[in-house]
Amino acid sequence: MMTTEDELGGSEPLTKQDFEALARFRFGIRRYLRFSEETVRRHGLTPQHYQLLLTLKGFPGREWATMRELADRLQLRHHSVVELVNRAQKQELVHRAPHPSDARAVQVQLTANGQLILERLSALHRDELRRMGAALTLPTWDALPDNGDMTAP
Amino acid sequence: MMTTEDELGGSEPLTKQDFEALARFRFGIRRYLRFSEETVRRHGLTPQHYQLLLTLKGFPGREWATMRELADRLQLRHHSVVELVNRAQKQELVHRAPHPSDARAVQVQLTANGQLILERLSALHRDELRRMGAALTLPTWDALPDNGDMTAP
DNA sequence: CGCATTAATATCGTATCACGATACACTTCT
DNA sequence: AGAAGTGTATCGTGATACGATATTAATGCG
Repeated sequence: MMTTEDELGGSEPLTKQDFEALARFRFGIRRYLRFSEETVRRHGLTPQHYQLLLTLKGFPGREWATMRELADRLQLRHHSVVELVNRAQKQELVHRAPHPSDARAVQVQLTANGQLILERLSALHRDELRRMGAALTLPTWDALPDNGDMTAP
Repeated sequence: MMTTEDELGGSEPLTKQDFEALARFRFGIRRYLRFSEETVRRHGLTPQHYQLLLTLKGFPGREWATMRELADRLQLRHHSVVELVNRAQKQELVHRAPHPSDARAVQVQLTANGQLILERLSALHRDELRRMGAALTLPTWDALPDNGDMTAP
């Protein structure tokens, strides 16, 4: 009865450490996104553009996606994705190709230029992620049992 | 020209898996932030407000912060923090208190109401983080494999 | 085949919000 | 007293996602 392992669903009041962990993680995300923004802007891209390119190149199994798929992975309205793709296309980062099996859909693909820039930027991001490591790992309460100890690290 | 790419750290060209890992991680962040936004808005807060409250409650060692400290942890101009705090104060989420040792500074503190809302929201966030687990763990390249192999796909 | 559904496109206006620029008041420190 | 730091105040700007709405075209189901 001690180990309330069934606390999935959220019930236990959070401890000071919980709040600190939550805040620290969020801070990590902020800093990472901040780094990302500054980096990509230095290369002439907006954060949205970079994430678009990355989503294409990093799509499981292939290297292109439809508008709808992009809307899902970018967490945007498919409608906003069109605008984003238009902007990216103007900069020759991506281009549209007809979808082989569904003529309604389009394949959004990387241009050679987009590919090149993405590779550079992604390497920098990979390095930064390595560097940030601890700051971005989520709190260790994944399977955290009850803990009466309050020694701070 | 300007980008003769041999920036430090980055060296190995990224593999398809690297891109997928990078994209997956970013997707995880997006989804988490999306969840966060919808959740806090359902409770009448903006994402910025929630992060402000969380930063206060989760500040290492105490439960308040100065404008300048907030600017650091929120990655904002101290100037923008004032606006944010003003908005939050109008909703009685935070309040200002004189700083004990430095009369120039202020202590931004949680109100009882802000405290209450934050606790609810944070519990939900903790649960979601548990749930997302894998989707938010960063790629396993933490320890760089000493591998000079460059078998091209 | 006909019709509902889905995908993409197109426009227009709206809202949010961080930011730059600037100025001012007050405090602390040297 | 003067310099530097902290907070406050205001105005305008830029970026961009979104809602609402409409259109076109293709798919697929009954």
